[in-house]
Amino acid sequence: MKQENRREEIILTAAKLFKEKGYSAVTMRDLATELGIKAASLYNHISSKQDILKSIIISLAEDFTQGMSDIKSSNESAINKLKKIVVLHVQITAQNTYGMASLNNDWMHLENQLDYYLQLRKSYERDFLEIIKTGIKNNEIIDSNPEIVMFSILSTLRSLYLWIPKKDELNREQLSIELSEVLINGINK
Amino acid sequence: MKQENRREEIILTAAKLFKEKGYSAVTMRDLATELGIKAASLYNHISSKQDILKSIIISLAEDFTQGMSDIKSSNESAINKLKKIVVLHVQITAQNTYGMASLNNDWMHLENQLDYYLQLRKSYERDFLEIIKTGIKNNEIIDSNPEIVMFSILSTLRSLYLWIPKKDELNREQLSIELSEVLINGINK
DNA sequence: TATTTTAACTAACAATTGTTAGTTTGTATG
DNA sequence: CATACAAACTAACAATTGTTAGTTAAAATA
Repeated sequence: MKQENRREEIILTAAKLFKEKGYSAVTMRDLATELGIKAASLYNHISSKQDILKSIIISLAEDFTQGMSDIKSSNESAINKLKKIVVLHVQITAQNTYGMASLNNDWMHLENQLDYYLQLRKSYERDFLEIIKTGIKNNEIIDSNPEIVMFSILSTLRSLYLWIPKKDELNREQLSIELSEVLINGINK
Repeated sequence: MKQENRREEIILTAAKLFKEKGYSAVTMRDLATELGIKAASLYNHISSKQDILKSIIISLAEDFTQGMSDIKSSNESAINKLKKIVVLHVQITAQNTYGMASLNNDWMHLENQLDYYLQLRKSYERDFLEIIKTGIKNNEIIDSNPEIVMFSILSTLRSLYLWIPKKDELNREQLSIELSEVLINGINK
């Protein structure tokens, strides 16, 4: 049977290089060299450079969609839903920091899957915003501009891929808790 | 005399394209087409593609350095210094959202100026962290992990370039105020 | 008016790009 | 042992890349 491990290894290595230099700046020869083989050999395992990018991004985007779906249907307060969103991001990002870099920075180089990706993202943000608006209506969340609140939280969560690798002394649970604290309760004494 | 406007126009257009696709994915022919000329004609005004990137990023980085220097030497509370940092980011970003995209995403493609850029960024973050630590010592800021606080605020501010163009109904002052509110006081009621 | 300068052009370059074709080698499987 | 297959290889391709050289037309300057 075909060794699916090798494909995974290629995609993981690609994600690592994409994080460092971005999708467009990484050549198939760069990738092959990093793996100790020749560029042409990559094509025994993947069908194109595009295919690698798609494999990295789409599965991550679907993980977020699934996570948001679970959170939406959980009968929790708005604040607790936000805390669950923080956990979701920390968890997925800690598991694949390289891939998250591509998701954040290289999504525009998706070709066939671009529309699908944008649809997932839009839907995710709509759900996120709905949670915040509900929280404001319920008097759980301070009366504020919901878009600014979402933008602020989401920007932080989307940057986690840059930060988690530098701070592995912090475990995921602890990070989620401290992050929720700062994002939700603020820093003013 | 040489028309410096044309150079500015080229750099501005380049920044716009870099924001959309990233530095590496934009060709000199793309840039020329956008300006309605041929690629070779660009070289009457700029010396290389690198030179364009450098011009975009370094001046912005120096603006931040200057801004931070002013804030550092202002005799304000830590919280007020943070508010001034928010204003600084909103102001610079609103003035040049395209350039801020390059600053955030394409800095690694600086070659000769990479070390200089990294030095400016490191110094900026050191000053930022110092303000937070002082605020915690002064009992102005909740006792928390200073790096998480900085990471959270800075991630949001660094993403402003994505968000400001979509929300021009919000003026800069108003945005700074609402953002400070959310970032500093939190959202929990 | 004569001259210089600006800013465009055409043509071309050497290098690099993603990818394909065809081949070889080692390792399981029958 | 014979066969099949996975996974590497070499060689090459057509297209695209940033950039240079040399030219031209219009505008500014003397």
